[in-house]
Amino acid sequence: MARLKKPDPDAELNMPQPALRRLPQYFGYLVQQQEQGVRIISSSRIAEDLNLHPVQVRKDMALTRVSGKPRTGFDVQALIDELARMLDYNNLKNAVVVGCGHLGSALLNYRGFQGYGLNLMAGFDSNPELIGSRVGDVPIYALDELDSIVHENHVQIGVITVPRDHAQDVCDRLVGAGIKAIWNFAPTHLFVPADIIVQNENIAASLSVLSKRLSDQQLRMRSGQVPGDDRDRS
Amino acid sequence: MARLKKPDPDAELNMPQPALRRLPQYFGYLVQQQEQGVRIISSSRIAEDLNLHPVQVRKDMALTRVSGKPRTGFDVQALIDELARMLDYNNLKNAVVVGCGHLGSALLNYRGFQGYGLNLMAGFDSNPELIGSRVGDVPIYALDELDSIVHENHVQIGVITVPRDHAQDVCDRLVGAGIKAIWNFAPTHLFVPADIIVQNENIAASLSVLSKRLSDQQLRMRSGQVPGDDRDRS
DNA sequence: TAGATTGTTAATCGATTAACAATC
DNA sequence: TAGATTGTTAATCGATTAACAATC
Repeated sequence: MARLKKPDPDAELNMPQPALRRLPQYFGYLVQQQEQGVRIISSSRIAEDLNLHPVQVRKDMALTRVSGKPRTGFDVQALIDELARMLDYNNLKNAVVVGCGHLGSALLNYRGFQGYGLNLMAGFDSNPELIGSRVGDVPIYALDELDSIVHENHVQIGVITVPRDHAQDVCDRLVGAGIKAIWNFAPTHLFVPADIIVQNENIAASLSVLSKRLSDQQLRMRSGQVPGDDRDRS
Repeated sequence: MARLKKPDPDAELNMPQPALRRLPQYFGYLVQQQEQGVRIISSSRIAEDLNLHPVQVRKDMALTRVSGKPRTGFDVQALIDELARMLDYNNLKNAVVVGCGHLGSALLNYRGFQGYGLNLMAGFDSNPELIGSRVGDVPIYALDELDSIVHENHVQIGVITVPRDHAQDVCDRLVGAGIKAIWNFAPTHLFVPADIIVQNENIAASLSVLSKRLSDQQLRMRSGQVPGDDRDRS
């Protein structure tokens, strides 16, 4: 049984945003390592595989309150359990997906979200052919039924996968139905009341970062310099 | 014609990563504003709509070298042009998509990438029914043809949208074919040579941030506090 | 024991915010 | 002119990295 250091719930609530983004990375990586039979792992090994600084890994691991053992490393299972608890993966949150085209279907077909605490329990679409059918085992409804489904199932999260021009409209309906948070995959900026949380998937931003890293590297190569260090800052 | 300040190519190469991630956000927002007829915009207006700090917006705008006019604001068209140039949206980069399931199809069907400098010019899949067909006007090939297509078209970017278990294998083949950068949508960590750029879409990380923001807000609500400020740190 | 690894404090680095001058 | 907005320097804040002690 891995030991935990004295709890500090404050640190957990005030988690630095960059650290918070790394935790799921560690989680996925550790699960993979575990599947391959790894039971103990060192911070330097994690750092190397994930292109991070070893000290940063240890600092992040300190957030989990799991103690590593000098000379051996960290207990993989203990880290996985703690990360899951911190990220609230054990409390399934109900969510609905609005827009069941290719992207919405991809999300509905991906069973992995359950492992990350998300339960996609209904889809919505305006296409009459889809309404009443199922996508990846999830039933598809007409938008008329949004309010009742959201209320009956205490749905907290709405996922928007409709085309850009309908996104704000869908967003307004989700907010009207009482949703608390929106995961937006539409390439547009949404306007919401102050108490509603919006997380933009912003695929273009990610692409731009990739594109810029590529351009910059090529510039450096051409000017005969070494390729920049490859630490992951995504 | 909007004035540009004296060029500083160095600042552009050493762009802070957080700023780089905000630029495409500005770009998308400004394009939308322009479509609605907005020609001049103030930093405070941008800041308000995007949940950023006005000074930060001005600092970011300074990176574009576009000068604003006191009392009026910035020329929307000039900002759009400069952002497009900085983000290299005008040089179309060829890319291939490996894995033409729901997610791959969603990407291939999305025409918007052209506006962000990305040309998805071929898809690859192992499904014989797909091979030889088209998805969103893009031809689908067997993986055997990866090398020749990549070489003939100087493809620099590979997009991975295959299931987790095949991602590393596909990655190796892309690298072998001479690709320089990988945009990875598979929920797994890829191991690549040092000179290859990997950008993980990491949908679980994004979901975790959303989930944590929601949990934290609800904790604060229950303990009778004000909902935290909603500045966008995504 | 010696040596490898963790864990923590201090130093550095970098980004954000504040303050205020410049400008139209 | 007065006032609103930009632009820049300085201060603050926060995250990363370095240094080194603690531990097995």
